Amino acid sequence: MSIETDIKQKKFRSPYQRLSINLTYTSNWLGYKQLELFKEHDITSQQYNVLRILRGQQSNAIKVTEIAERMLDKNSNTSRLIDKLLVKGWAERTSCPSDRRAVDVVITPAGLDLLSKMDPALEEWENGLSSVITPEEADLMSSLLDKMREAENNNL
Amino acid sequence: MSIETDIKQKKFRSPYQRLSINLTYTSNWLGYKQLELFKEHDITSQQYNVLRILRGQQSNAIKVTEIAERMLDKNSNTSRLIDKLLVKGWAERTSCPSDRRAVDVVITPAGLDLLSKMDPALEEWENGLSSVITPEEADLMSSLLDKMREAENNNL
DNA sequence: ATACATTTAATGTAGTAACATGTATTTATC
DNA sequence: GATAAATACATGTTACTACATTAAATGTAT
Repeated sequence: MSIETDIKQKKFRSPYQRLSINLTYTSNWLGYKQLELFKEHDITSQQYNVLRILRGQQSNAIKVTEIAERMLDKNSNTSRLIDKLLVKGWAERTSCPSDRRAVDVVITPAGLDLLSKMDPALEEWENGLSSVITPEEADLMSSLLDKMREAENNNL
Repeated sequence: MSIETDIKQKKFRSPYQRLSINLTYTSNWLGYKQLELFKEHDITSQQYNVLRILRGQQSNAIKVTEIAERMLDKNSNTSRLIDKLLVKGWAERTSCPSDRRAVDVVITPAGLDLLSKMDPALEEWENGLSSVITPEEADLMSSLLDKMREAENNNL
């Protein structure tokens, strides 16, 4: 269904406004889809995001600031997200020896286990996109999204 | 900058996972960009979304449920969003004569005025995308986003 | 060495969102 | 026409986010 039908707006002032609105709408739509899976595992989308980043680090520790940057998030929120992961036993936090202001965060085996339990459902959903989008189109979209973030007048 | 560089993740399990993550990331990125403009006008992104829908209705009233559907939002939150618009004088709420459970919402002249003040900046930002994306590419992206929302296994 | 600025993370506060529930009204079934 | 189910909206609760501030550690200039 086209974005025009979904939000019942017939006209847009430009292809760029339509894209901008469609991007936000589709991202929200995806968020709601994922929410259902996340709820089953008693984790939020943001908490999952942190865990995924931690897994990408393998056993290497990562600092709160670094996590926040990759998430486009504020340090303060990331701190509290990690609190939740700690309580649930999915992550560990140790003071960084070389810089005692910093905090080293690593994923625990329990955290890795959780992610591996969630992987199949997410992978299946992602691959379900192949019924409507070719791998080439997916790559094309990714590169166009990358381009969007490079527009000249980045500032509103 | 590619999504790989931005989130410092080198490998994805498929073009579809990369697209999925890139979509969320870019939408968040866009949200932060827009946040700055919204703050200047003492309005939130969600409140703006409602106002934009109301303007699209011209002088025709619209029900809370209908607004919530177009926003992919919950009724309860939309109720409170409209509360905020009321307080600021940007919208009006009247009991619907034909169905007294329902509430008719319309935008006020002040609301229209606010939107018209915000339009130029948003339009300028949107058109700034033309430095990196052609109108044809923007339309292509929109239609691919539409397709994404139609994938077979919609449910996780 | 000392003063001052910067960096890193955490916390207090207010606003916002998700979810469940409550209330009033309408629609459907008997 | 009475009762049950569905609909439209509002509200209470809990958790999350943005922002400002704080606290501690580090960097830098004199």
